[in-house]
Amino acid sequence: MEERQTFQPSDAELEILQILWEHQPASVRLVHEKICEQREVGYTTVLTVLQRMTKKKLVERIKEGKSHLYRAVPKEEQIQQNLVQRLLKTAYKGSAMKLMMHALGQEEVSSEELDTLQQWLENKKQNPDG
Amino acid sequence: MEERQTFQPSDAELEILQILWEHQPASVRLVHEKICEQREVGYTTVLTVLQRMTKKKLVERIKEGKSHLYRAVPKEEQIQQNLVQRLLKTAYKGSAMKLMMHALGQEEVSSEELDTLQQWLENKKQNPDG
DNA sequence: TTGGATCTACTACAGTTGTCGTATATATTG
DNA sequence: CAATATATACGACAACTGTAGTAGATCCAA
Repeated sequence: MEERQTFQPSDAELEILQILWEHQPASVRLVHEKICEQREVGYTTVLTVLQRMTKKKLVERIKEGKSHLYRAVPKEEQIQQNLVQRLLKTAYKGSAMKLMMHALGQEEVSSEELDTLQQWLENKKQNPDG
Repeated sequence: MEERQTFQPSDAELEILQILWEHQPASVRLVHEKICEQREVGYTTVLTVLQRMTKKKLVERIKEGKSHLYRAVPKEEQIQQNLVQRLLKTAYKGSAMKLMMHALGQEEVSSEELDTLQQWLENKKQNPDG
């Protein structure tokens, strides 16, 4: 429906990207194995998704002997930010506060993490560009 | 692909839910008008989406004379939490901290809001439940 | 009463997604 | 070399999505 350079991977695509970010150039086989640690899925299914992702330039493919290795094109942070931004606009009417409270609220957050966040906030207040 | 009682509205559906949450029982016409304040879309398009949502029980329909009024079934908070949780798991490997920093980082957040958050954090540290 | 304005019900259609199966090419190994 | 294992390329499919057209029912105003 819309063309966006703003990467918006589907669920299956994001699942694969996650694996790639962690095991950079990876074969279909490896990606498949990693996914299968979580859920059952066919080898060709993974292959197909990777082929589509290649077409969309979500991944790049490197020839390696008889097979190929894949590498994620977008950076993890980039995708994360896209997704958060999107969620913020579409579901939270821009209220980052509320989003954060939900994120914090439903997860167990250690007091260490809370400290980290507080420090970060402190820093942000003094140095707003960040 | 999957059946989920965990409401996962599509973009168009979420757009409509947002309007309903703000103008509870609303006619197709009203929803259509509201959407058109943002972007062009046909009346029947909105109608169709609403009909599908009715089938999925995302909205309920009340007869009102010759036409109908619609009401969102899930609560706004419920959907928001579903979406955040999903994002957290699929894109952030569960790291609420990182998600929050992204949410805060890319939006302009007033120092007032930062204060609010700090207070909230303070409170959370002393009273971790809730 | 007749013609537009409103509504709803249906149908359609193309693009995306998640899933695979099949065919084919290439390797490896008895 | 034949059988088996590996990979890739394609084609298929059904469900979901976004979008909209058309037909038929109703109601109001001239």
